[in-house]
Amino acid sequence: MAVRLKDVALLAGVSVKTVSNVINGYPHVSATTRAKVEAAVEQLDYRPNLQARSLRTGRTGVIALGVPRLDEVYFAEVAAHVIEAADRLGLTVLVEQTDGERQRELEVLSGIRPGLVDGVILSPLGLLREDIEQTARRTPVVMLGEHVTDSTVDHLRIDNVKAAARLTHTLLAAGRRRIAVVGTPTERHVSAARLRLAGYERAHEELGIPWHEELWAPAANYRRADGAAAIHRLVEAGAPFDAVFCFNDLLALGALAALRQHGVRVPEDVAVGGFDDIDECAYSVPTLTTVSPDKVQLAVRAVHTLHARLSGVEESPDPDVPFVVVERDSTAGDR
Amino acid sequence: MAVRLKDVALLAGVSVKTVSNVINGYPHVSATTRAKVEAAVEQLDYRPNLQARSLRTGRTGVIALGVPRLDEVYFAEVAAHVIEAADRLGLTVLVEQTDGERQRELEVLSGIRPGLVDGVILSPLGLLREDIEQTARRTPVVMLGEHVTDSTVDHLRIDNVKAAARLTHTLLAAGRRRIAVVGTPTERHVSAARLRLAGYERAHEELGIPWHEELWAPAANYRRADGAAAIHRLVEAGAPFDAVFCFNDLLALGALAALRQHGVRVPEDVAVGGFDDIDECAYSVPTLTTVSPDKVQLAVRAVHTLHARLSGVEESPDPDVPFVVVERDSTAGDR
DNA sequence: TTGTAAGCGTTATCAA
DNA sequence: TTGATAACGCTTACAA
Repeated sequence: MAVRLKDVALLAGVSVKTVSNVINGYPHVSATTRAKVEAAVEQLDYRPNLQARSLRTGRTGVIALGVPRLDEVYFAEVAAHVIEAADRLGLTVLVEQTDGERQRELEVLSGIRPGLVDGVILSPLGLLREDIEQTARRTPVVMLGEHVTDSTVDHLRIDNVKAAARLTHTLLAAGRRRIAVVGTPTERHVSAARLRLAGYERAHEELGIPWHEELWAPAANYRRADGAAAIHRLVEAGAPFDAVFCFNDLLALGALAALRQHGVRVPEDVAVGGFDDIDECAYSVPTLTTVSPDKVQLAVRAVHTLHARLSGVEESPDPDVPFVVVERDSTAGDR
Repeated sequence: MAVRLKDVALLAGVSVKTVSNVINGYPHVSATTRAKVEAAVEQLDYRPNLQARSLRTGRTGVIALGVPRLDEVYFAEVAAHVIEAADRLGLTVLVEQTDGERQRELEVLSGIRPGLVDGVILSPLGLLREDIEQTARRTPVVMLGEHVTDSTVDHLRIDNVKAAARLTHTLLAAGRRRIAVVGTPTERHVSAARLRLAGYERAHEELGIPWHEELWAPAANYRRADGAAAIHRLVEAGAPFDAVFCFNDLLALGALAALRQHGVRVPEDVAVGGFDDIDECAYSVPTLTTVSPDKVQLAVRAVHTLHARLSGVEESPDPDVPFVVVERDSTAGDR
């Protein structure tokens, strides 16, 4: 029922090979033959069967993107850019949600649909160091976000220590001296959380300012509700604080809501900073100061790096993606 | 290099067909043979080549999801649920972004990668009625969101007229009498916008309350910035209003920000309502009253409907997906 | 420049 | 219950 290469060849009065040549832009085809074939393709509305093609070539033109969840805005924004960049290179993107679980991340790495995917872009959360070394051999992989540095796998990320230190300095420069930390556990092997905490500590050390263990407010996850819960616990615990450093924007936005409920003014009483610069930061009350990674560059470079690998390029990319700290109302004014 | 069916057969000392039978759960296989084959599969870590399989069967287990953009939160939330539901049925989801453009929506319908996708779930914005009739023949399609009702294509949506009327009634019941409308153009053939406007008008008619042309504030698109811009224009035009009915939550959140800039209090001076119930509505200042469609049901039913079609079921689903109006602070208190 | 024919890894037909 | 063998639609040596 579907039109096949053979049908086109029959109509054009040439062999399948010739049709194939025309379709694949093989240069040594006479103009007249080409015209005949193209007419036949047009007339029959022929579309190559990609299954057959990739069975033959071993390439599919499909890449997988693995993120924790798409409804965490940051990942949706990154995914949007990845899909767009892939599209420009003629690649199609298959999206997998891992929930940040190690097992599911491993599945993405080893290819949910083996052979269906030429390569993988993964934003890992639960993966262990040894996992990465072991699995990433089969299909080319580009990791997004933080990562053990001695690995040979391509990865892209902002310098989290530096970014966290920069954000912390912003708070310290405004006279804040008791900066609470709302973040996810820092024990994981592959962990932006750990590095953000390190940056927080480094900034304090650089100015010789002490930080306080009791201002660590762990969050179970990276969502608004977790940020709000962390603040509630902190307020109830009674330790005073004049700023909150959050490991991402959703936590920070949840923190803003919780602080408001407790009658705490932001930024007058407490300043708040986050990470990711999701769209909402410019519209929250107050607007949110945050570390803004260049998401477009992150996505575009990830796709291009993968594409290069697929084309046999052996060169590893510079992992650094630029960022800036965008200062908004949540950190305005000195203490 | 890759392990093939043949290799397994060789090791197990049986034919390829037998291995294939075991893998596909064909019942008439002796226990001993099955065991032998399974051992060989295990030993070689055999994974079927899906390219070859789908070349043979004509099915890929991949479905496409077409949405305007993933960084519009509502679509990211729906996509998250679609991917999850598909996953449970063993389907993988390929995400396409259309930007709401007719041409790109057509491409999704006709299959970006023909043959790679068994079916399509599409949330159309720019599509015309005739497009739908013509293109949806090739691969099974489920449409998400509003849609011409006389079409034969499966579709799922909330009753937009009813939902809009319900939201408008909420505003009218609170004593609001000059309700501005922030929305996208209503001329499109496939248009939730038109129906939402119709619901707005119907609610007024039901109570014999007039509405005012000058309170129509068109937005170019469905984003925060568009909602803010619409409010700015409205305020500058000088026509008084005591409520804003927005075609989606992002517009409403943008409106909240703009109203705040103009020193207008919400809900005391102006009440605000939206559509979609994205996560942020529960955290904005004030929290946002909105039409909350059952997104999980929408996604799950879309996937199941498509799955049924792929299995040859001819039955069309009930297009209605339930919704509720969630009343929050942005409409609290009487005028 | 074009054609012939083999083969990618799987499933399906049929016979044993 | 199992096994040869022929497709599925395409690309690619190699030959013409």
